[in-house]
Amino acid sequence: MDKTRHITIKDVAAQAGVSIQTVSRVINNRPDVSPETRKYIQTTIDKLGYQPFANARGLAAKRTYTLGLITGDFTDIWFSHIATGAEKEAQEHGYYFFLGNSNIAPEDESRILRLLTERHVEGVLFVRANYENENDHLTHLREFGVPIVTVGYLWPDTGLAMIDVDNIGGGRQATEHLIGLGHRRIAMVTGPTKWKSVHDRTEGYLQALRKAGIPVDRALICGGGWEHRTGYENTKALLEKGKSFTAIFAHNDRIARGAAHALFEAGLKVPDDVSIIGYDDTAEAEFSDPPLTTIKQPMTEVGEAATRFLIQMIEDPAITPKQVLFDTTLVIRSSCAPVNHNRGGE
Amino acid sequence: MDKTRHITIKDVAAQAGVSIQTVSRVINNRPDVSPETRKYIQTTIDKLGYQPFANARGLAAKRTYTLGLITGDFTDIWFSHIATGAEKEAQEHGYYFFLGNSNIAPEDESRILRLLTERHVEGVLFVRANYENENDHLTHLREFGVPIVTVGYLWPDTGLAMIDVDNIGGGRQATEHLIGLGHRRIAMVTGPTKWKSVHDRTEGYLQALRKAGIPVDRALICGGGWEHRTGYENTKALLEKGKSFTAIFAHNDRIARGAAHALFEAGLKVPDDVSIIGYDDTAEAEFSDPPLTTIKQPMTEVGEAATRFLIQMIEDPAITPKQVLFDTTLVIRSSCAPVNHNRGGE
DNA sequence: GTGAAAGCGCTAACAT
DNA sequence: ATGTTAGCGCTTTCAC
Repeated sequence: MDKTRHITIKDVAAQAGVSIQTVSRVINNRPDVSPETRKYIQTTIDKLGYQPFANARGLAAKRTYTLGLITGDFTDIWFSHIATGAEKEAQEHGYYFFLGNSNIAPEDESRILRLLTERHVEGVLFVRANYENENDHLTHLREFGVPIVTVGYLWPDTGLAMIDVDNIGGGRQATEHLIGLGHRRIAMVTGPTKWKSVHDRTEGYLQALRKAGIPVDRALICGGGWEHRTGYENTKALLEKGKSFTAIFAHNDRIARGAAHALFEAGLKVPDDVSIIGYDDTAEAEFSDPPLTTIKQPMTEVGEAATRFLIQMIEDPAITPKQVLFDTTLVIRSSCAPVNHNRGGE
Repeated sequence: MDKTRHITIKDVAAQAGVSIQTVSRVINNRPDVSPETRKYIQTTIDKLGYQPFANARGLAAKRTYTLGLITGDFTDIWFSHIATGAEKEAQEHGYYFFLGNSNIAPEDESRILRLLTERHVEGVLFVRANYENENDHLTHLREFGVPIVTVGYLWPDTGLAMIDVDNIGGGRQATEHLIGLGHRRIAMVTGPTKWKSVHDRTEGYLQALRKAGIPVDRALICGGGWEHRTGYENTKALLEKGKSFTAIFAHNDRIARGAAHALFEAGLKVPDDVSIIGYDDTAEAEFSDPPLTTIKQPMTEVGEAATRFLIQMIEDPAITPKQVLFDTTLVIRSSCAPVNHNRGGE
């Protein structure tokens, strides 16, 4: 508990034969120190290996240089990439992230509030998909006047800053790729309906269809989960109902694999009989059988940008919350092929 | 920057008409306060919504109640499960984790040191697989006298506390399952050789073979990565060299899937011709084709236990660092079947 | 350009 | 059982 005694500003001052204040000026890069004094103090600092103690600085300056990274599920690969970018960016600006798990449950909101009240985090990065019933969660946080940047979560009227990937664009990109290959009967297996990303990818799909003059067949839209099972079961159901389709847009790579599985069981070949495009470009996509064409999202960059903006909001309270959308990239592998008109239907 | 003014202990004291010290006694649950005073102060605290500011408490008490969660790769699913357990446990004991990414590069050690020097974290949870050359990293940290608990990383003579999963046991369990099914020619596709988990799973494999009196054929041991590609390429090579084997023990589920892919290309069936057992029980395993038999590791529990022990070390410096190994579980699905003696060989 | 004094919010060590 | 006095390590006045 009571570890190695740390070197304090006092030690440095005593050693350098100056006042504590002068040392403080040096570590804060204030202009009013003579070059010689500054240099000498700096040398002393280096020699002693002194590092100012953030807590004490914060107490005096009423700053903590501390951020909260809140999410509902650490194990979500999407989150972990964002966290990677966020942590990197924070470090570069002298901030650290406290980790908080909201468990997607309002009951756990207390944990986040404790971060704000006990630790005085100066900003919160809220990384989570949009559940309708979670609105209170955030508006409650906002009452504290602490800057919040959300990723993947936007509730229209909150005026929160949001950095995310352009899911509408991604959905459109996936669908247009299929359309470009000649497909017109394109099924879509979606994620859970309450997610913003799901809503948006669906919107992109509809936009692409409309733009190409292809009528929307609601019977080809199914889904409701993020797991293999979602792709597997929904595709199987589509097949059993005798729906005709030549391509599937899956809302993530796992769903795509599940769909491929169902197709395989039904004796259908990917991409010969049915093309499949996934979403996320997870590690599995490349070595799927066949390698999966998918949509890649720049999540690390999103994490960096979100953190950068959060810090900007902290350092300039007058800044207007903004919404930024990053573009997705189409990663072409071999699960999509030109439409095969020999395959029958309905 | 200068947010809502927080309520301080002074406000509570003034409001309750007592001294600051008495309020302090109440929030620290000290015995020497009369029941009535305590109750009245508590009411005042609740009314005002007062929460002590951790930084100030820490400055006075020379504590920070802050931990460092250090890893080399946030996106590793293994890490994220540990982090989930760790965060939960820390919260329950009034600690918070600062996030730090070591990037598995000694150059980034500075980030961790900054956590220690600037923020005075009281303990470090070091979650990472064992790379030989990373020893300095940790021994350097130990010089600071800060308790360290490692997960998945043990260097024999450092005397560090380590909580992990029993990889030797897991390797043995996987291999014994195969042996129990009558397999004697069991190939193994390993992860990167420098990882402790790889070394241990291999050891478990060898132990099981020896115990069953099966001679070890070094030519059946290959690998060196964690990706699908590792399973795919090594299995393909095994096949091309004409090695005979009726089962494969893959060091993780991705490798297992890669191996299955190679087998499929060669016209071999899983499990009819070759049985495959994976490791990790990732989400992919259940919906693999066929569903993958695998070894499950209780990672969340490991994260909890590691954090619990870290806090114990902080609160009782006299405690002896210990090593704890958690047991794995065999998850039987359908990628393993009794050996098929009809399949030829070498 | 530099230093002395005061204080951030809290706890420790004494008082009483 | 309660209050007073220091002081944690630093920054912010305001002197000089």
